[in-house]
Amino acid sequence: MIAITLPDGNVTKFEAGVSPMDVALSISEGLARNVISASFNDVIVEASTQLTEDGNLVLYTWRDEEGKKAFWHSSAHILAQALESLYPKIKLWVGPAIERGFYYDVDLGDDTISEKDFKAIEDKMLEIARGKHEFKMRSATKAEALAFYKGKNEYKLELVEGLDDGTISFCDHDTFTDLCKGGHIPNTGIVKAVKVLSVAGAYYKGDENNKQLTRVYGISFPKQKELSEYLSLLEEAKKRDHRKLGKELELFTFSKKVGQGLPLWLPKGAALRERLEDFLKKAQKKAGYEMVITPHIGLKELYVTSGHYAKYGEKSFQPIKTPKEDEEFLLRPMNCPHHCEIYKSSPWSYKDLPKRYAEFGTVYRYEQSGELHGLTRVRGFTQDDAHIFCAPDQLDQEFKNVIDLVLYVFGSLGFGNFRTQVSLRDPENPEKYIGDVANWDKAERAIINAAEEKGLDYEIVTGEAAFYGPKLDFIVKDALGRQWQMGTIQVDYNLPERFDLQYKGSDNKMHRPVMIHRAPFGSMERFVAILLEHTGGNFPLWLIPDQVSILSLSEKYEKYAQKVLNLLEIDEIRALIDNRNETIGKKIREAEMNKIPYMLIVGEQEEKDGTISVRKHSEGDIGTMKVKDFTKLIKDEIKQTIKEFNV
RNA sequence: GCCGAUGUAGCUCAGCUGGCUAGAGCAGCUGAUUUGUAAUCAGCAGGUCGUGGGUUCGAGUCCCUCCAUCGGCUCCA
Repeated sequence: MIAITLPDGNVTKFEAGVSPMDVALSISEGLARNVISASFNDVIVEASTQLTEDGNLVLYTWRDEEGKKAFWHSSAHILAQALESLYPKIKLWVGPAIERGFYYDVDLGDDTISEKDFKAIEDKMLEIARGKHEFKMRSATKAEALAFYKGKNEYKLELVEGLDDGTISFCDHDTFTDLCKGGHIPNTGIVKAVKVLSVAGAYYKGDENNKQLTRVYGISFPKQKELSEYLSLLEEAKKRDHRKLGKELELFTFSKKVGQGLPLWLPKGAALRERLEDFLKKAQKKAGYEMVITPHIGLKELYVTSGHYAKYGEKSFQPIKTPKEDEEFLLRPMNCPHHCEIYKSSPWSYKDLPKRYAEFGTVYRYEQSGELHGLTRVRGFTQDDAHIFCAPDQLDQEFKNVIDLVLYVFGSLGFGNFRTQVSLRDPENPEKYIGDVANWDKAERAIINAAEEKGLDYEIVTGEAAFYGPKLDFIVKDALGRQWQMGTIQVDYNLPERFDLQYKGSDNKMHRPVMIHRAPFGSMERFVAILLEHTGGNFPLWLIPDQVSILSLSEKYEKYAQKVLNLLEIDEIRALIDNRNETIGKKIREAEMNKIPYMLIVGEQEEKDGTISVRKHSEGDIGTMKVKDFTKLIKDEIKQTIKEFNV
């Protein structure tokens, strides 16, 4: 944000136009009193309509959230005008700014838009933009608005019906008029670069029972250069796509014959996953968890008891029948019911609590086919699950301990940039949730307390809770600034009730434990996917399955390569030998493409001196050294990224 | 599930408006080469063009069904 003050009695009038100063002043006309100084590095796109207390005018630049919103929302108007002129049968619905760009939902009648039409739309938009048409807001009565859309556009008509008189306004620019709440840039000329990104179907009002409209996505910028930068960011994201990297690095695959959404982990992927599991197991052991193992199916009755069957039974995998009448099994959609039964297998005293059962539990959920996406959304996946059964007065502390564990996991894997979200129930729709209100209140308070005490940067979102309890979700930002929901911690008073879980208190009476569901990774599949995209396949050294590749200069040095390997193995460094009859250049190229962190080249010279020639991935030759010194180098690097988990 | 697009060898991709036995590079196999920091050379082999139907004298190419994938929507215990 930039605040400017006009010099007293010295207001110069400018036409709205190119220079940021001009724009600023044209907006501020009649408003600001003082301009003392102003320096602009960025395109100014919007001014607030009110002065601050000290008489300053607040201007939003392209970099500000407000400014971006105004810029992209205005671009959506330009898009709508362009679409209107290209598709005469069009009926507009709405066109908001989104996090990156904007869209407009339209009913095209029997017309369609495909990729080859994008260019024409972009050209039309730029033509409109170049006209430097002013965005002019005007208020209208409900009657006027209704009259404007009557017989022309039933979507807008319905929208107006729902508005109160006195709150209705239109925005005009050039020949185009749209119902609009406002928030615009001064004129269309500020938009210098546009790109239509995609078209997609979107349900009217987001309801899948309604008609599907066409949503046209676009993005725009005040400078051509920024568009180019954005497009190269998209390219970079494509290169980091976990589906592409997973294939290139031979981590996982899918088979039409096995079934969609059912990932097959290849040896390298399995090795990676195993390392992640070992890492978490170690930390969990320190934190007092006990590993358990339970089957992938359970009697239907189990899920009727848990309440999951009523909620998801019809929409999920259907029961497995057996030769016996009335016996039906379900593929388990979660592990909690099994863990509840483990808890129930023995009576507990308050002295035994908390019980913390952990399991890498594979679950199956019938996601709709269109929702499947690489490893991030699948039909069979493994949760790094655990359930903590504790006394109500232990809840706060347990919850905080779980937060510590999640923070440790994120820290060790390079996810420094994250935020958290507290998801509470929607008080408007109590029927969506099970369990009594008093318990919900307690659970919600416990989460907020813990987040507060741990100093988390959290945001409260109502209506996002699971049907059985509120939760705390960890949302990480990856290297490209994209956000991903990963770890989750959920409080549940409900399942203990349904499974009639108990413990004996110090008062010699039976009490009901509270349950915490938690998964720091979320799921192994999703986590590996996000880690792939975050690191671009360059996993942390401690985690990557093959840390070192020993490249022999020719087959003559096989023995020496083997000797080096043995030395590394003593220090638990994971290495492999490439002794193929290929040139060293080719072996290096392949090791580079496989993103192996260190390459050790051994030939005549090294064998004679008892050394190795070290090459670091994407950095190149870092010199010749003794194996002992290399081992130390690796160990130091690992120590920097991963620390022991301390309770 | 819905809207839209795509589907050619293990991988990445050519194949124009339908027309001779479907091409290339990489990977693979065989041989030569025994290599100094991102691709040594030569030869060979490899595809019912996602599936099933249809139009046509003729379909990788046009139409329909189904399957899968991609971009979204809806959903995400």
